[in-house]
Amino acid sequence: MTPTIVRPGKTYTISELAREFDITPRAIRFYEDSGLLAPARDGRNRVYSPRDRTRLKLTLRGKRLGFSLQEIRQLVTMDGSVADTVPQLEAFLGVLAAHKRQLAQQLDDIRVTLDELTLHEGRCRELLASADPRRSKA
Amino acid sequence: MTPTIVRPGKTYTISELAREFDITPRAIRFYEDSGLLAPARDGRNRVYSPRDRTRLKLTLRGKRLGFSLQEIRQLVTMDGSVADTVPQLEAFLGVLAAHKRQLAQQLDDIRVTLDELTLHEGRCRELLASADPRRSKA
DNA sequence: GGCTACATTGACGTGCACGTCAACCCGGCC
DNA sequence: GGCCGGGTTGACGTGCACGTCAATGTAGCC
Repeated sequence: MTPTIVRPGKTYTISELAREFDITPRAIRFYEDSGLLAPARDGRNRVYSPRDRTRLKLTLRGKRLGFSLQEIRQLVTMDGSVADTVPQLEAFLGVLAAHKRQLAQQLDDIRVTLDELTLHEGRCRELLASADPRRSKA
Repeated sequence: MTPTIVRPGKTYTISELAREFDITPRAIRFYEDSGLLAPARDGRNRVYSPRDRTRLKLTLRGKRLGFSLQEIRQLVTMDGSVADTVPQLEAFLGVLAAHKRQLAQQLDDIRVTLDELTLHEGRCRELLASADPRRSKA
């Protein structure tokens, strides 16, 4: 059982990555059109490196957090070293701060929502228990 | 300075709520069409109670977490007491569990992303310092 | 050579969450 | 009466993130 070894020299096809991350090749190509990926080519075929794979992973994580593809591009492609003028760096710092604020807000939202969901769950279980007493300890 | 007192008897117009939550009346009406709100009417005009206001607040929090309006409706309207048959309750429990899993995942994503953003920030500040040495302690 | 499996590039369609605009009504005020 | 600032209901448009489908290419295998 080879647990997803990621040798640095490995390459991936588009459908391999699609399967691994449970998305469609179409989505991956769309991310490329959006400037998030830039895989090498073997003739016309796309060839993805481990670095490309990591970018895709970062992209999907950004998506789970509700970022737009454009925002994700800001964060993934501008690794700070791309911006070299002072105003650019300051602008990027602003973007980072804004995202941090948003994530902090989300963190709070999640805590509160998790608490509420747990409450709902409790009341739901009570109802179930009164409707079907024998599963009261399940 | 009256800090947004929320007397239980108060009512709100659509544009009051729109201003308070920084959204458009159009959005609020759309939420109503989606089954998330059901304000009273004064003639044709919508009249929002504090309960309606709370629902709207919950809706917006759900949105910040990336839930679709449909999912939010599931969570906000089905407060568990609406479902009364055993299969309905069990289904609802399943929905709750799924959402909890998703939120846990997001929680993790946020922690990691926040760390990375902080790293970016640090490198960005370094670059700024080397480009413009006098603001090294700003 | 022909089949299969996978890849490619368009081009158009789709679902969601609204934005925009027109046409209308209604209460208050001068 | 006329106007203004709100509110209302359609109806259509829009941006994003892909889905879907057609036409085509290409490598491997029998």
